[in-house]
Amino acid sequence: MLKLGKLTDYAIVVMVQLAREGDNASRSASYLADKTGLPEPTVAKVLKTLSKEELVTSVRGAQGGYKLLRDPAAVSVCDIIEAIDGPIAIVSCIEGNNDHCEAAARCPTKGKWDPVNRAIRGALQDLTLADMMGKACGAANLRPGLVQVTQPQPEGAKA
Amino acid sequence: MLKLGKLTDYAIVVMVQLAREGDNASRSASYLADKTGLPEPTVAKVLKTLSKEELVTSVRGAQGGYKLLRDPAAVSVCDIIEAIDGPIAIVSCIEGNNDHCEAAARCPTKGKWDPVNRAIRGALQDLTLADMMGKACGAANLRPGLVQVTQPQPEGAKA
DNA sequence: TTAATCAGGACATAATTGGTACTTTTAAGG
DNA sequence: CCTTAAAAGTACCAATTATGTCCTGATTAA
Repeated sequence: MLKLGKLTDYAIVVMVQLAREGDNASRSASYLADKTGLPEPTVAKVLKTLSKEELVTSVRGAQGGYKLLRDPAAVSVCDIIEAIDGPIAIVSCIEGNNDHCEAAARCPTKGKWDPVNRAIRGALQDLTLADMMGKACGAANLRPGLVQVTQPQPEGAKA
Repeated sequence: MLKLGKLTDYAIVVMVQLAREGDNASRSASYLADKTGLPEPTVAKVLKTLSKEELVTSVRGAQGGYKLLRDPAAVSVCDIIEAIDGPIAIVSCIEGNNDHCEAAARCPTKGKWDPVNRAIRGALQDLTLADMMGKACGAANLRPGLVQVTQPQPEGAKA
């Protein structure tokens, strides 16, 4: 239903958590997993992608971890989505991509989608990580919006 | 990705075709399949859904078929997408839907998505079937945007 | 040197979607 | 009437894709 994947949602939650940490010290994947209540391997996977896309930096070795590369106000939700989910385009034939569409020349909807795609990207670009942080929400432990946490891990995770 | 399913793309193509027929006579699913180059069973399926969602009417029996229920200018792409794909919401927790999210009370992104969803819907609502018909595009035979068609049929569909 | 931690990729599984087929109902035409 | 065209409804299988896990190697602090 025109919705983004879970991993993308996770990525946003993880980024928010990272932003909340405030300082620019490295946080390990397992720490973030614990803090967010998300499964560790998944968080690790997401972080790997985010670092590849240069939204976070990684520090290897003991005491290493991840930290934000940019200011939360300078990271748009669009950036995060595109990092995980790939480019935003509700149909396959987009501006840069018209080549592979054999019917492009006669396509009745050709070019009609571009403004829509742009509008969507625009809306997503206007929303920054800082916006998503929700200063108003002081809760210590974060929960993803999408996931229904049933959390089968026996841990004394945060709280 | 964040893209809509093939069926949704098909639905739009079929609707465009229906709009192009001009008169308000019924067209059978197989006619429309032929005209668009899409597989018949799929077109039939899509039309069934569209009629259930009251975007087209159906006439049963011999000589029956489907026709548009509203003027092309009064049908938004949003309507079609929502008919096939369900409600537009890039994350599961949306305004009306917050109940099922157990973590809603502490969700750090709660309420932050609504403006985005609205922006997306808005963009999609602004685009009507009439816009998609592409008066500018005088090509006689239509091709779906997504599908790679391999089948050239000669017909004088008007423009 | 050892332990922590990221990197990268392979893989199994699950979920969703897409496509097909079959049966029933309805209406037109002979 | 009876036959035929066409939609409605339902159920099902297949294919693709997304998700989540694991393993092995590289890197660095203590």
